[in-house]
Amino acid sequence: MYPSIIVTVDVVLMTLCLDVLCVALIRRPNAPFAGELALPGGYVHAQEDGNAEDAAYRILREKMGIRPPYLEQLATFSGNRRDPRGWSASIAYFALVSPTTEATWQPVSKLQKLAFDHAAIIQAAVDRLRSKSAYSVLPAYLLPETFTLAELQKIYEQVLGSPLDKSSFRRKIKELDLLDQVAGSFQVGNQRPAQIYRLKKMMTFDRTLSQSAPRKAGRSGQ
Amino acid sequence: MYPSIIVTVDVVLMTLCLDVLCVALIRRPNAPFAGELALPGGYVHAQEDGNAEDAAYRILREKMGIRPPYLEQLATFSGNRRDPRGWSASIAYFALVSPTTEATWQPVSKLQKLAFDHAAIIQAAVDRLRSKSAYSVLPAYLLPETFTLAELQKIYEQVLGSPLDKSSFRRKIKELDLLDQVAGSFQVGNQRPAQIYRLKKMMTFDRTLSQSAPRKAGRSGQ
DNA sequence: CAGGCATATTTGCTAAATGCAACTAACCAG
DNA sequence: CTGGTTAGTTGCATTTAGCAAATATGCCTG
Repeated sequence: MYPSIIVTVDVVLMTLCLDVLCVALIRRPNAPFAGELALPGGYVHAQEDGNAEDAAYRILREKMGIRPPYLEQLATFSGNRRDPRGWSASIAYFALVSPTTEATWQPVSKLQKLAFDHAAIIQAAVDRLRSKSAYSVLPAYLLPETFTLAELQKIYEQVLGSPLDKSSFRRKIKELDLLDQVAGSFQVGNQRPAQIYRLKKMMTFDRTLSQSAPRKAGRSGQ
Repeated sequence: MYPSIIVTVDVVLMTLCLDVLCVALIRRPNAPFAGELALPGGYVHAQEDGNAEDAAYRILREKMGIRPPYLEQLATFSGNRRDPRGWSASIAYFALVSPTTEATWQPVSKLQKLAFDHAAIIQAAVDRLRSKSAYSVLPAYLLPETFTLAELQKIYEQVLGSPLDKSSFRRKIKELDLLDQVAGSFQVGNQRPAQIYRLKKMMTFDRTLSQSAPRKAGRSGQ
């Protein structure tokens, strides 16, 4: 009835490798852009995915073997130029994971040519991460589940790109009150042990960006 | 090749009516949800729209007869539940216009039942407007092209939902440096005239949320 | 076991930003 | 000229952020 539009979901999966912000990329096996690096992504499976977020989780599971502790919708990139097959829309998500995850990581600072407009999508994700870092504990998702305040500060400095004052940082983090102390300490080497923290459990009150029915075989027609 | 997905663009067009934040709604002539109120929206026209933003502007032109001074992508709402016809994705935008625009306006505070998940989309737009108002001059787009600082402050209070201090507000606005004075004054009644301001001209450096070719008849295949 | 070294964590002070209230300015009505 | 009303500014108290030094706590060495 209407000209077909290609709808995909792409995920900017970020972590830290050696203190550098990196993004997971996959070499495309098929056309278009066969052989080039691209974000993990795929078509929406209308039968399988209740909504786009489900699709993002499925794609990360299938292509990366993980379920990230943080995932949010970034934006939708659309147009008649980004995919040679025609008019397309990519619902882009960005996800943060701890550095342990196995994957092909590339530093976000020096990216070669990427398929589609994926370089622009990554740039938008980095911008979003940076701006949200100014008033949230998002960067904590880039660390292992437990961490010290010194480690956390280092990540913030890495993400924000500028050094932070130690006492101000700790004041701010503590007044945000989003971390829990963990009984037990941790020593990096031959010095005073540092208190260990973890993110507080909290509900991610997503104001329903998507509405999905419990996944079932049959749907109400089309 | 892949199950068809319904792709639409919906716009939350907001303004102020008698100092109250309102949204433009249209009564749907056709199924689904015939006769119910809904956001202005429509299908993407792959031949006509270079990208989703183009579609949003086209829809506002066709259905509202306007071109808003401010438009930004909000989020994409998707899933198998929001449209009875099947799996759908709505790329939602939000736009701000001055109060002179003719339309069917409804206060955002008391909305009756709306079609699809449009109530949730409006809620997300209001939240976004509120949060951006804390550090930008977005609310100025809700006013006529020229305005006084007192009028602007009133709008901010309306949008943010709390009263603001006069001197702090003026300090903040002036240091943001996004307004230009307009030579000439304006008196509301029998009191001291107020200085008139307008938004500075500035480029909206959209980091390419969409890539579109110059609109032409033929495209590069499908 | 004392002293040195390295990092963690706190404390004290200064400077900047914000909030509050009073004050002055400009206009109109009478 | 006086009073009323809104515009716009100024002065200070309070809060917040930035910076530097001091203190705390471990390990290591001798």
